Amino acid sequence: MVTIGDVARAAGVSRSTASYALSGKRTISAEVRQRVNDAVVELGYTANAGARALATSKTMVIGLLAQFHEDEFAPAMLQYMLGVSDAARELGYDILLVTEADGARALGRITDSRMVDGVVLLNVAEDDPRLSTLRAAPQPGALVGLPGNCSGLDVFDLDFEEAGRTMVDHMYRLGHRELILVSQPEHVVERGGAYVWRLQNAALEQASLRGVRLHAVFGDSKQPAVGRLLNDLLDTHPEATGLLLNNEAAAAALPSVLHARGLSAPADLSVIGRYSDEFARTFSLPFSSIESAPDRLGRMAIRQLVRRIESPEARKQPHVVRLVSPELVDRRSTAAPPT
Amino acid sequence: MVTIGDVARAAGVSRSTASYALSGKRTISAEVRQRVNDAVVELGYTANAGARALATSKTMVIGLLAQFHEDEFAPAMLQYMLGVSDAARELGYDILLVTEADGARALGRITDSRMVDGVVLLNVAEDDPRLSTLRAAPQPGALVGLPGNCSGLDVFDLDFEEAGRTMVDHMYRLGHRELILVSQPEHVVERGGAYVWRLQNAALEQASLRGVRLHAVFGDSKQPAVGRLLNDLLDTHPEATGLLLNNEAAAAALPSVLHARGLSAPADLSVIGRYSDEFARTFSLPFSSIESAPDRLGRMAIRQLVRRIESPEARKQPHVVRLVSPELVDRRSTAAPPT
DNA sequence: ACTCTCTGCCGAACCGGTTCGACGGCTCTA
DNA sequence: TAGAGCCGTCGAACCGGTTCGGCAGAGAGT
Repeated sequence: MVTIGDVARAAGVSRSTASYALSGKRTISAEVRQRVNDAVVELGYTANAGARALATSKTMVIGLLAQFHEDEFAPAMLQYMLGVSDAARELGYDILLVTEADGARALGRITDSRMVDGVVLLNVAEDDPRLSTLRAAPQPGALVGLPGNCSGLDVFDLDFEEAGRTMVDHMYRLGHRELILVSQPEHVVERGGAYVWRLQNAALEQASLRGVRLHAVFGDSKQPAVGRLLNDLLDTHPEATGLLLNNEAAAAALPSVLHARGLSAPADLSVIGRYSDEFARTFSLPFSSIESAPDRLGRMAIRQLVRRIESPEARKQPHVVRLVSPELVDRRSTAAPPT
Repeated sequence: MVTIGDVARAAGVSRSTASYALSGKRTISAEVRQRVNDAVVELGYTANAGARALATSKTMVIGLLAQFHEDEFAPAMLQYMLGVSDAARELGYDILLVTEADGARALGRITDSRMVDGVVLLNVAEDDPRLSTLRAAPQPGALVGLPGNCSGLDVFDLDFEEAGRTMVDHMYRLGHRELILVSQPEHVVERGGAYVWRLQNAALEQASLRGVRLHAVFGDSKQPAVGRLLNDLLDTHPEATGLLLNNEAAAAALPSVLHARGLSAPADLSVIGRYSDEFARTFSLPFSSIESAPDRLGRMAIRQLVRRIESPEARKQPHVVRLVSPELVDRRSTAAPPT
């Protein structure tokens, strides 16, 4: 292994001079700087990450805690992961991926051992067991997903309540008066997936405010079951003219259900979902949707995290809870209800 | 930060004794060991990963290089990542996730700086630019995906040639004499996705051997296009009685296509795919398939990698290329062709 | 010519672990 | 009772960087 000592010797300077020449933290003559750089190239030197971490107390690594649950739609999680990973790399950080079932313990492990400079938690639940570990950790953290108690944490999430209201209002303005909302499975809610009931409750409230009938149900997360459910719902509520989907699996299943029933959107039924544009492209979903923007949330979380990591004064600033306003991507699947 | 010096002081011993008490690498009296352990608990000591890495030259981290391409079906990749991650954790290793577009450079970065003890490459192409970097690196590596030149590398992959033959033979034995094979998009092949033509060529060869007509086409990786393609194919080849899918998006799209045409498998058409059981469950695919076993491949790659990392003699052993035999998961979507 | 300042480099300490060699004290044996 | 051997512990060196304080020499000012 080639060390900075080898570089220094080759350049005929001391180790400290070589270090300063490379970091630029002190003035070094152009000539020496050149000799050091030449030696680096010639010897193929790269600084040892462990040694640097020890000396500087910075690892340039960010922990990414992903939680996978049987009853959630895994592909959606992937987009958050990629968003975080790409954003981190742009700022010079690598990603330590942790997928253990026991997230709290894993979090303690990587923070206590100083493997990471900071941490991003994905899929944060209402009462997430990882949060107490995070609060006790010396490194800053950022959440993607809104927990019940945000104190001392930077939180980023879609504003699901506004999303619920937006969905209802959008349909209401078009003239719809009876709607169906398909949420994620009830298991997700029971486990603390608060975003599900946040959207649902806000939608129900807004509906009653507007005098709209809203049938809210929990859908399955797997294909045959959720397809059957959609069929049942359309049978049970023939008067409903609009469908709201807060459930990726339902959105993916809907095209074939509509096709089978000889229906098309928006002529026979107006449809609006809540998923990412990337998701829509992968499955070619033709439905207008509230953009869930996983890459944007991941990027925001990383930016804030890196700010806290790198600036001592930023560490002491008040924590932020940013709920991004839902944006409606119009794919022309909503219109006035059929007369 | 609490160091091993703090622990030693609290236990009334020297730093080295504390270290030996914790590692067990030398005999330490039960009493002292107890005092050290008590101090660890009381002070909440965890060894600093950077310092340990510096001293031992081991990081207990494995690099995972994932490549995402626009025209591939991302959800499939996720399963490989999780397989690798879970297997690594079971053996005590953490995962450094690298998703950069320039995989070769990223690989050089993490190996040169000694951030990782070894590396797993996913989605390896026929002539993968990362391989030369890997061969030059001091750490061992393992591939998931079979490149053109395996010399000096441990390689794990599904035996796609045998998979192609198995698909054809399975259909042949049931009495089918005209089949359609839908592969991944041609872009994937052009980029070096050798598994696509490995399966396809083997299938074509086996078909001609058996006297079976096989129409092989490249399919799209997105939903509407691939759905249309499937429809076109069924129109163009009305005599075909069996469908072979080496394309996840096609498999996901097929149920609604069949439904729309009023067909069902296996009564009207026998169908066999190539994807993982996990994928089948997520999308509730009712088709028999060649199990692509991403978790098993990931686990094998990690096991071999860790063996090389931890045992000096294993480093010098000849490299292995393991192509796992395809296993057919029977979901009753194949039968004798309709008469 | 003398001091003062500034530039550019060096030596040494430090980060927090691990590991090697040595050493004191004890038991066992001759 | 002396010598050998073992057990348990300690001190010091080392891993490969970074950083602080100091110092030599050149140039400027009076």
